[in-house]
Amino acid sequence: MLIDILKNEFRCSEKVVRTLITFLDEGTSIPFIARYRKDETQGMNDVTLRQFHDRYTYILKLEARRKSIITSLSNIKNTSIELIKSIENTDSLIELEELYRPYKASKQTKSQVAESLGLTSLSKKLWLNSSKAQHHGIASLWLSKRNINNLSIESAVEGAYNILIDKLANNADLIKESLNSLKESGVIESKVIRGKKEKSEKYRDYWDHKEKVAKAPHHRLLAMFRGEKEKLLKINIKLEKHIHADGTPLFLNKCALQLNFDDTITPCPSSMKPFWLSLVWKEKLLKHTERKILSTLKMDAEHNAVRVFSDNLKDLLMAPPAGATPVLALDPGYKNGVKYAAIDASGEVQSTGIVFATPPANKTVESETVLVNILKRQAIKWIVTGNGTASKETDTFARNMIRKHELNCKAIISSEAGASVYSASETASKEFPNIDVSLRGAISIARRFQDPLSELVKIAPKAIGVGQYQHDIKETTLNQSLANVVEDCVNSVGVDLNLASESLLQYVSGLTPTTARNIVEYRQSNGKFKNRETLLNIRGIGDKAFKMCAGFLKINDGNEPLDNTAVHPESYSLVYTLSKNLKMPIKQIIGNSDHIARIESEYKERYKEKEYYLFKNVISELSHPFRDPRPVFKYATFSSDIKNINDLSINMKLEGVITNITSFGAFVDIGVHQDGLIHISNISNQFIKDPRQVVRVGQTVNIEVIDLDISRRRISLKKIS
DNA sequence: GCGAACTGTCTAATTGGCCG
DNA sequence: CGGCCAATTAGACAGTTCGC
Repeated sequence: MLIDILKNEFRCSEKVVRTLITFLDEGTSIPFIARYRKDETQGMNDVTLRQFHDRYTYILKLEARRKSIITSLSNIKNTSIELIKSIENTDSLIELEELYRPYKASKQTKSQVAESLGLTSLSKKLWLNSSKAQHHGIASLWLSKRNINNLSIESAVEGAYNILIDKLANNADLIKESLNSLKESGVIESKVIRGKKEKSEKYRDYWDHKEKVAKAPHHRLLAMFRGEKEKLLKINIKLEKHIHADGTPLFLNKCALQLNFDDTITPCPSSMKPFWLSLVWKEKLLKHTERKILSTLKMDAEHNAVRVFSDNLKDLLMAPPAGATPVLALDPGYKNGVKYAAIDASGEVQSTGIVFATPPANKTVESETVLVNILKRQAIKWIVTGNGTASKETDTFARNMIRKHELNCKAIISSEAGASVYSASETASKEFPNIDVSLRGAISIARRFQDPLSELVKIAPKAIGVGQYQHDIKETTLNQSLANVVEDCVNSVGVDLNLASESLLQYVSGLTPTTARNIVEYRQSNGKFKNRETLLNIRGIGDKAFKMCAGFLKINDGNEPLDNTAVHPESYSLVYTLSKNLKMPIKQIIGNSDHIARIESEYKERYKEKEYYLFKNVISELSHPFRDPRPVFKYATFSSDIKNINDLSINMKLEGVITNITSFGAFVDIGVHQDGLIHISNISNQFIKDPRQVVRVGQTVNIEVIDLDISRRRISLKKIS
């Protein structure tokens, strides 16, 4: 069952599913499976593996819940076969809870109350009767034969109806048809809750909003759901077309109406069909279906939001590193001055301080004296300015300084998202206990330029703030998926065991915050690692953790050349054998495409099937030992004449950097303080569903200004190729 | 190689806050 | 004022590593 579902959804063999389940149960890390067990997974990548893992845990949870619900239902009398069937057939946890809800509550449902009054037999009579007009009389007769106190004819009829409605509402046919029609032609409607207009100004767009369910985009749905959660909006799903005058949908007519009393299935008289349909639709079906659709929509929208956030984070983490070059970073400010930090090629802080290069002080000359001195002394080639307040003025100052003093430097603006969060964090105060909080931000900007990944891992992923509607998503879900993104990024890039910070190490497959700290402590007291084997001396790292982490940790100048490749120690013996047979030292093989091509052609035949995959894998790791999947560093230049939105004009062509991507478009830093928006319709000549198909955060793009709304500070852009 | 200890994760219970 | 929901925390358990 479980295996079949996974097999079909992931289009792989049963064997692969079983292997993956074993791996996951054993706690084998996803980066490890993705890289070193390709042979057993038919080459699934980390993203697919994560999806597999999520799906697997979801199904496990679902089955466990299903089992426990069925067990507790078996203790309750009068549970219909229909109900049990629906419970057995559902594939969603939410639906499971919906079905179970009436039986979970200590108080009884209307139908249960009616049943306990013995109204089941009356309900059967009413069901078989062919005229509504007779219901009253039948109930009256039924009551007179029994001695039930305090029960009026009306309540008896109502009770009997409730029993029937309850049974009908579990009819799989009806549920399916209602779901389909509401999904296809339903209209989602949001209205402001009476008296909440003042409080819900930000939801003005949704005070009286209507659109087709099938076409409602995620971001609007999330906004509506947020409004609903804040009790400012009311959301409904309605059918506006293909309905009878009383609101009952036409399509329901084609459903068979039959009920199971005892062991026989009894259809109702055809003359009564419209009546029962209308009743069950209004009383239960509509609400039930509506709730179900809303919850699926919400879940989808949330998934999408998490995905958007994760994708943006991934782009930011995988942004091209400028590499080992000295940098001067400027963290711009007006009143409090511009904080600067100079770091050397290895990221060590050389000097920090504050200059008042911007208004109101405008101490340009003094500032230049300080900075030029630093730039020349350390032969710095890059001046990086954070993109916060006063960034444009600071950047202009830097450009003027470069021109005036004829420095061999380039000035650029880069994202400082998360830098302030970092500077106040515990990590930062541990790293720079003697440096003022405001100066740590500048250091972070500088280091991020050298290596975005290493610096950004020090900040909690959600603090980087690159998602839309991140507040609508459950925090744990978001944190989990963001941690997964960071883990995948860190492991795909690989980590230098002798240089990596504690923050970076903790994301390495198999390592934990504790083991990461122990590694750093070991390094401090014992010096650099000479080989991967030494990792086993670390407290907390045994065979298992070693297997998980070893391949992702590189050692640059150790005593085992293979430790500087992504070849896993478990395959070292294979490489030793090859090297011995070919009489070629390992050092010569690594990165030498001629030698590797020779090995490949000579040994291809000898390694078959499983071994062949392993062999291929080893060969590919050997051929590019320092593989860094990140793109090569490139930079955008902002024109120094354009400082703010008033300097822009329509049709102006500029260069910019993508700062954020949403489902409706991409935001671009074009050097004025306000980011511009390329609407999704202006990103590409062709129709695209998602801006990410074309652009990435951090990417340099050429754009044209197509519209300006100065009062609302909105800049509309078009991407030109 | 085995038991102890430690780490991490999962679950359950309690508490606090908010809404009706 | 009471009840419910959500979040947090503590405790238990499982798995891994360490020490003998």
